[in-house]
Amino acid sequence: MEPSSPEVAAAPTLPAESGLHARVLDHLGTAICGGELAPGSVLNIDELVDRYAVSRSVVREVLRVLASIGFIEARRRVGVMIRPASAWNVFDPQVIRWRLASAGRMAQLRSITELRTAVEPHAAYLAASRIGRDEASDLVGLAAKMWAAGEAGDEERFLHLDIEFHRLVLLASGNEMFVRLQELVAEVLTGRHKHHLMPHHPHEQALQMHADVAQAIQRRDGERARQAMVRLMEQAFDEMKSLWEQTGAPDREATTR
Amino acid sequence: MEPSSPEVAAAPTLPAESGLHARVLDHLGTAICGGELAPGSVLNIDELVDRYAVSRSVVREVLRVLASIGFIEARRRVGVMIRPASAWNVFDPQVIRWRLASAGRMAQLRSITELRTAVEPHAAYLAASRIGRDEASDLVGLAAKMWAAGEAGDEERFLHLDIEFHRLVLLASGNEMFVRLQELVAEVLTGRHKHHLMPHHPHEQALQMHADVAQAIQRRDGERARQAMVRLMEQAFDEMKSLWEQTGAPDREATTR
DNA sequence: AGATACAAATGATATGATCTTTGAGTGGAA
DNA sequence: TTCCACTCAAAGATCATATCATTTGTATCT
Repeated sequence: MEPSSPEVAAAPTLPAESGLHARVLDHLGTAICGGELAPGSVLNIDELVDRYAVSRSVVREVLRVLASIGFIEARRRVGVMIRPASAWNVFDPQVIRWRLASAGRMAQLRSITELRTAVEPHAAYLAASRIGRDEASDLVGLAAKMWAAGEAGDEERFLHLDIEFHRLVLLASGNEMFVRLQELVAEVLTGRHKHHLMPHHPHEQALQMHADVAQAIQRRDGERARQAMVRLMEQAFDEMKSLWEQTGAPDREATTR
Repeated sequence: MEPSSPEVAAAPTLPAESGLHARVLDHLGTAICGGELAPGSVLNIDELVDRYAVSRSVVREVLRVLASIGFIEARRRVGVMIRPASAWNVFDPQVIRWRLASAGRMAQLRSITELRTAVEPHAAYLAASRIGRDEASDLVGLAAKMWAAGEAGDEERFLHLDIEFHRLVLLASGNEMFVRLQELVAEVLTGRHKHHLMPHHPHEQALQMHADVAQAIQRRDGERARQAMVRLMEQAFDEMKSLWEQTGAPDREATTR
């Protein structure tokens, strides 16, 4: 069973969001994430009904969803108030997508990368004691394929294998919350790729580290798996550091307290 | 400015959920988390309108929210299908609350504790380089107050100080996503307290470790801060381990793939 | 048997009315 | 003047009903 061929065709973005609800939601979410709707400013329902030329049903449903992710707060006699970024559910995949598409893209990439740095080593550690035999074999196989793709200079394939590798580690951690971070990792890796932050021939070290992680997990050596993953993260972090340094380091993000 | 007196009165749970929307949402969310509505089963809007004796608007808005957190999927000509736990946004605070109130409470506590184990050490590391002078002082002060409360055997106060301590570390990490985990940590600590998992006189070690973390952060020694926090997490993890071992270890949770 | 067309079920959207809450103004009393 | 109680209207919350659009099961036709 090839664990790398069919699954890698994941959904990158859902471009043609059909349905009025999705369209309005996406538009408003983007506007809020992009800062076009500043925190504190107020809207009202009828205004939105006019602006988007949809019914109140649609607008209200959208507002409920936005409220549930902390973007807005509706108050009678006042209207719909935009809430500050500190109130957002920054773990909501939709929010992540919007932020990655907005001006705060770099800040978002940075946050997620730091999160990865924290989580993935522990995930590797846990995976070492929880992974199944077949999964472990797949993992080692993936590392091998990554090596091959790296040698061949096939960036596209390398990216997909990389995503799949980290997905499998998080999955094998047996922690539902870690698993859910897989999509964030995929976004970061893809973003890194799009910004040409990966050397055309991946560092030999990185290839070796992936292999180390896989092997340590298969041998059920959690401590070694963690350390290998730490090294991997350190390298990934360094590679990305140049990104947000060149884009004007947003060292203090939404500390709007 | 006392960082521990006014803030500690956070919202534990919002019991009297006013408004039809909140009531129906809470009821359905609880039912899904509790497994009373099994994955795969289908509802339809009119049925819910009858069951809850509310209007379609209310039901539809609730369903949109549930869909946005991955609980359901609405399909024409079919109805509203309950999705498996693997699709849930397990980072949504509302989901956490529902799960902590359901039969999956232990599994949820376990997941969050593992997440803490991964994140907090790195948060401490980052905090060491990003914390402000005043915050650092507050942190050291908190550790001192924890020591006092531990000595005095004032469990209640100790809990609040503990929550505040970890909140401050996460806040000082400068990572918006880490900050958002603060509420989860608070839930875990409170849960641990409610289940009498904390020794009446907190371990001397734990007190010392909190002090170590605070001091290392203040001295901007990230590596030492991380290591101290790792030890803290290890101890916390051990204390909780007995909990989910006695409750029938749910080692494999929703691996409904 | 297989393709095609029809029809029913169900969510999606639209519309208008009514209820409820709450901010702001208004007036009187201390 | 200052402050409290009262009133009113604005805006969301809820309700009720109707129509549209899509999906899918079924019957019909070849």
